[in-house]
Amino acid sequence: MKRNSRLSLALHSVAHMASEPDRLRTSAEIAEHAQTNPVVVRRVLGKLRQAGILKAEKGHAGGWQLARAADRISVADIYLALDERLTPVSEDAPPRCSVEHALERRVSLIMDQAERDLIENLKGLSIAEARFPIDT
Amino acid sequence: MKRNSRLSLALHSVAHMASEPDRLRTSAEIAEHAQTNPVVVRRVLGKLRQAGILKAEKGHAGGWQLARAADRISVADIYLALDERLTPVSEDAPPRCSVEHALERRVSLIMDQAERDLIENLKGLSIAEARFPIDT
DNA sequence: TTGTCGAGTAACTGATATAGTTGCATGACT
DNA sequence: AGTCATGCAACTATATCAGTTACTCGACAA
Repeated sequence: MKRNSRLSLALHSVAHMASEPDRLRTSAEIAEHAQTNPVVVRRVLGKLRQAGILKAEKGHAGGWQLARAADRISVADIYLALDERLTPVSEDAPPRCSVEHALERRVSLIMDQAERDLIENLKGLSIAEARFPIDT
Repeated sequence: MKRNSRLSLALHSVAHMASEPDRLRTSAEIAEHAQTNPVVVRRVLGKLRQAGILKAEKGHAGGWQLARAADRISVADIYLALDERLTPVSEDAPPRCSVEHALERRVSLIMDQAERDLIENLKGLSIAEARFPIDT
């Protein structure tokens, strides 16, 4: 796999679930399809479960499933559930140098705003819509 | 240091140079101020030199300096010079799975647009302006 | 009630990225 | 010639992350 593979794996898995919402999928199935490992799948999808996006059933006929309708799950939900920020988290280090502090503060504000804008855009894309071929 | 420290180091160094454009600074000075290593400084500032943002003079009274006026250097110039993309570079992997491909393509388009918007915003912030206290 | 199956999770391994470090060549100035 | 600074290659240390192994817990079925 590569960097940002968690988002890819999450999107891929959820997109498939959206196409057949009633079907339960095991982490082994998903892992085989995504060419990765069942434990990796459970780690990533576990985040989505904690966020209330997916349900997981243990036991004999267990597996993974969407926790709500596909058109009520946005890509932003998934992005946020993984908790991977693009911009570096602001440190609470003491501002040793005022020159450094002033500039970095400004740049951080711009980057934070960019990420908020990104999330707003991702909110407008549900995983139900996203299954259709590209139209832009 | 931490992740994204290269951008921090670059911004910090350039901000100081902008406050005294005629003064040459050695990588040892800069490293001491930034609490890092001279070689690390030369690696990062070397990218800015290649991008035409900084000049480096070897020898006795050598050191680093802005290559042009501070108000003609934007944070976007520095950001781009470091060549560190937020969004993962699109792989030319064969689209094994159409479901995966459709969704990831859409998300990639949104993310790429977000980064372009970010760069546009950073273009509007010169390192000369950025030295002043925060006003937003 | 026992066996099977699947999620949940901890612990480890291997690969990769990056900061830090050492050492040396090159170039400029005294 | 000597000194000082950049340029750069090579190495080390560390952190992150995917992959893997090995379990526990819970649900269902024979």
